[in-house]
Amino acid sequence: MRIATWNVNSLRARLELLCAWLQQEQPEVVCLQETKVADEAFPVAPLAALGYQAVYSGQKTYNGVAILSRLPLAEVSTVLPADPAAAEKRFLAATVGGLRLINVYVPNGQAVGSPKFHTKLAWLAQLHRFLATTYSPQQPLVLCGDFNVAPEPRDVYDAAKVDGEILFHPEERAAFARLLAWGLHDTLRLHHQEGGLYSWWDYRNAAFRRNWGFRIDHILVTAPLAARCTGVTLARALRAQPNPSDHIPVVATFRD
DNA sequence: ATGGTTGCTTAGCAA
Repeated sequence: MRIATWNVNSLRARLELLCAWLQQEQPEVVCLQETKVADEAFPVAPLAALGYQAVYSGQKTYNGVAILSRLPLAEVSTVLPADPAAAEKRFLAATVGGLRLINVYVPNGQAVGSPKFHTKLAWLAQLHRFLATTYSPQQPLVLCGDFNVAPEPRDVYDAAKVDGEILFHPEERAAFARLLAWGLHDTLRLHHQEGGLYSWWDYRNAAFRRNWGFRIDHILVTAPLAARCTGVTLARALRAQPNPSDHIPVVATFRD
């Protein structure tokens, strides 16, 4: 089974590119973030035509998450209990293929020290509390999405330059590390140790051409799934396509 | 670089 995560930065703006990629790759499960579409306007039909069932929790203009699946989805939840940003659609969970799947769009935080930065830290802390009080690290669970945190120096293009800035602040990294410490493994790091493996490049400053990237989109799994993870890829070619998202898909493969 | 680009919405915010 292949599980992908992709911040599409507007599902409607990215629908053509998404459908072409789904047709080519046919991952079993795809978690989307920043769909920016209200539920009543979700493009159900073109995705169904490609063989994907969809569940979604969206809103107009901002945020929004969805799960696309070629396998049946069950036990869908759109609520992170005690969500510090409860009005924003950032959380979607479902059971698929015998595992619990949680798709998150963590608040960006905007600027270090801002009110939104503190909401980001509170949101990550609440996500940790929810996991620790709801699940066991011994059960098959995937936590994936746009975390808006680069975990380590090798996950940013210039650690000295961006240390302490948004996406790579010590408090953000500590909050992310607490998630891992509960019992999650970063699937990409099970298979790749080098730097330069990025998932996001700012639209500004010709960041992609200069490879000023960050690895902020992650697929985290509990031990039973870490043992089954046979590879992780970054669909970097999609950033060079016309009309790209600023993020690329991350895809993890699990043996049965 | 208090810049730069994209998307949504239509002047300004969010990322």
